Amino acid sequence: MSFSFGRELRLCSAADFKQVFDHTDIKVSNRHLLILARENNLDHPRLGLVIAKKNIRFANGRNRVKRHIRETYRLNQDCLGNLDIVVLARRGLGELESSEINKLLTRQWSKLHQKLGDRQAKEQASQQKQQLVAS
RNA sequence: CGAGUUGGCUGGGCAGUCGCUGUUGGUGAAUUUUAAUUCACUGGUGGAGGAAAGUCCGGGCUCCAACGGGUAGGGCGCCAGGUAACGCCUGGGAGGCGAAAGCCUACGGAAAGUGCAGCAGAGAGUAAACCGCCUAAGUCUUCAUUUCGGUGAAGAACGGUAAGGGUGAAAGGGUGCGGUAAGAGCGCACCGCAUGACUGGUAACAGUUCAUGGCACGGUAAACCCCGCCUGGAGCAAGACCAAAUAGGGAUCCUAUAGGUGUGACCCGCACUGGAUCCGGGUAGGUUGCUUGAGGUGUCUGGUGACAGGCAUCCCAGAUGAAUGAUUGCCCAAGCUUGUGUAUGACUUGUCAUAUACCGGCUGGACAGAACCCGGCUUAUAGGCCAACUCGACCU
Repeated sequence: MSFSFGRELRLCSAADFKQVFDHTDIKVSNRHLLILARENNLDHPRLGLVIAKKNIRFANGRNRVKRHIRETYRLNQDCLGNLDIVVLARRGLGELESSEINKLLTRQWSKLHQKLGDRQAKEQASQQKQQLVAS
């Protein structure tokens, strides 16, 4: 169990972001935010944030939202396998109370975890099928 | 104690747990050349603001060959001082507001020129007769009178008049007396105004001062304009460097002292250079700039003050897909509230209203986030604290 949040757990270049946008495997969406994710070749998840000035006007609010996303990500990272994740803020997220944001995010992370589990199960099933066919 | 004015300070605190980031020490590992670099673990120690914001001014710094001259454009505008500089600040003057403390002012020139002014009103810029007042002098008519020259009265036109009414934001000094046909700075006195002297003040400017002038010169310059002063442009995505990749091209056309580029206001000057079009290739990433500075704190000296100088002492964020956080508990400020007590007022004489104290419960932090750095301005801001001053009430 790890709660650290170092540089290797973030998306740090435009190329990484582009990978996620172009080949999205999993999508989790909500009225206030949108999460895109894609499996990577590492043994840990990576997080990137897209908080547009258009959607949250003041720098103060943007910082607040980013901190909450990072914090909840940090606490839930063990559930997230080896995904590259990009979180996009939508309009209205800045108006929510801090506790509401936290609740919302925890829910979204668990949803993402579920979808990842489904996907992996599916893959395993198909692999088994292939093996069966091959044998 | 209440009402107010001005200036300044503060912008929740403590502890635990889990994190982010700068720096520094230790241990281990890897690479190579002593040592350095990178990574991991671990200990210490820093880590948003008064506005970090708006990007409205002024600087530093960097580049544009150097920033040279001129024009245009832009900015500023009472005086003196402060400052690296400013459109900022301080002190003073003038005008306006307030009972006062105090506050506000885009505050040069309208006697160089041009322009502009709705409605109302007769007239709005070398003033103007709508109502009103007057009809003296000169003219005409009628009547009376006559010594036949005139004289008197009434009326009329021509005309005079800015005192009164009316219009308007504004009608070309005000009040009084004289004067007059009625009036009028027409004359005089006082007040105001203008010009010149004198006095005070560095100056803006001021004056129970003197002289002169009957008074001219309406407003508007955040309208053009004139006068004085200031001003080259772009910005840290400035700029410099490292490693790596690609290229050191191809085709067509034009040309010989002009053209182009620098040059992003224009001209001159200067510097560099064959040029134009199309095709192809190509700018991913990292380091630096990057925080020691017109610096902070304390104290002394000079100055009314802004501020300046001396001495001592301190080092106080440097992120870059962008750190400075999350959560739990307690405390403090504040708000709401059940209950209890006290005081005052009202009356339906035990209820209601207001103020205040205590115990408990609940809620619970304003505006807002560095991005090269400073000095200002402007705007946002829950509250809390301090000082000085003004006015009012009460007590001594």
